[in-house]
Amino acid sequence: MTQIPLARRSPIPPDTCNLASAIEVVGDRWTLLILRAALYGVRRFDDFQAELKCPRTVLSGRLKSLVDAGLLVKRPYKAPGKRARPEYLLSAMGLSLRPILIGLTQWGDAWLAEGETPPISFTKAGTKSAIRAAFVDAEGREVRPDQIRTVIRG
Amino acid sequence: MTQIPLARRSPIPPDTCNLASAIEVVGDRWTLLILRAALYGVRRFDDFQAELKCPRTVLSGRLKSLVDAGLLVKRPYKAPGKRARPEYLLSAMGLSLRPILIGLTQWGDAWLAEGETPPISFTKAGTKSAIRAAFVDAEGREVRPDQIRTVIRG
DNA sequence: GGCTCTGGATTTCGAAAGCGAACCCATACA
DNA sequence: TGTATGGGTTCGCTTTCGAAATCCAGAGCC
Repeated sequence: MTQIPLARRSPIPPDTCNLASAIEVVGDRWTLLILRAALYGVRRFDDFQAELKCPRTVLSGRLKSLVDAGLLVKRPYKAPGKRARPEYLLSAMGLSLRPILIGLTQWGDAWLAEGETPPISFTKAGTKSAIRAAFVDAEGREVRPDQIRTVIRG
Repeated sequence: MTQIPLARRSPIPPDTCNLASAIEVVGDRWTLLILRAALYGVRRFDDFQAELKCPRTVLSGRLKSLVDAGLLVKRPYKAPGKRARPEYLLSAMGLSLRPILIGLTQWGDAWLAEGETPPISFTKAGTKSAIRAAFVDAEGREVRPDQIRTVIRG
């Protein structure tokens, strides 16, 4: 196992690190589950609630936070014969989390599913070949994990 | 904004989805911050505590959970002239979360930093060109986000 | 108009988790 | 013998969570 060299502290204190800021926004069980559902097309309060089985208070609060943070956009929709109600759509900011959640899905497939066939997989449009989360250089060619270098104060 | 088609439910219920399982393991603020520090080389209880400024009870509990889940390995280390103490090293399972946390870092750089230069960036060894989290096909070529297709049931 | 239904929340309150500070324990070293 | 140090646990208090009940506004029905 290639280990990371010992450090007493991280190179950037958490409070000035964008990873830590990102964790403040999305580093919460319910928030992540809401985003998961949203990425599959769920938009409405009661649908989220049926999907997540979380307390409505919690759902209400998390949706508000996600709207405030800019990941969701609240707008009215109107089904015919019904009054207008709000729905929660992913913004570009929210949609851009998709690769990360797909990456986490594949991490779960690899480490938590004990050899079972993953219930969801991902392919490139028009082909059947599976895709996976990885790193690429500026030209879109894969960079292996051991080739990654961290640069501080870029 | 290309939107996801409306759905009343996600295609896989959360309790059989490996993404949801992964969220149970790592979908927590302190857990993610611990993993962030660990990926930068932090290994020891008091170093984590100084880094995170979280209650020692919480840190103790999270480290235990991460060891139980298999992301960290607890083993003794011995500094010369000191008695043996435990340290917490990332396992292969924990190390393989690195792309996801780097992806989240870059998401934070893009959406939370308001045009500032990211404090940390990542390059390919031996070059100066920046790398980024993305999807690749079986041959290691990048697949653009709009080319990703979801396939249900393996 | 009055009644009911329904989706989208807020209120209430006991239980759980979070928090900070103090304390404990083993061992190296003076 | 005493002190310093790393790695925790114990002890109260406060915040958040969770489940159920309640509220609210408009559409449809009569």
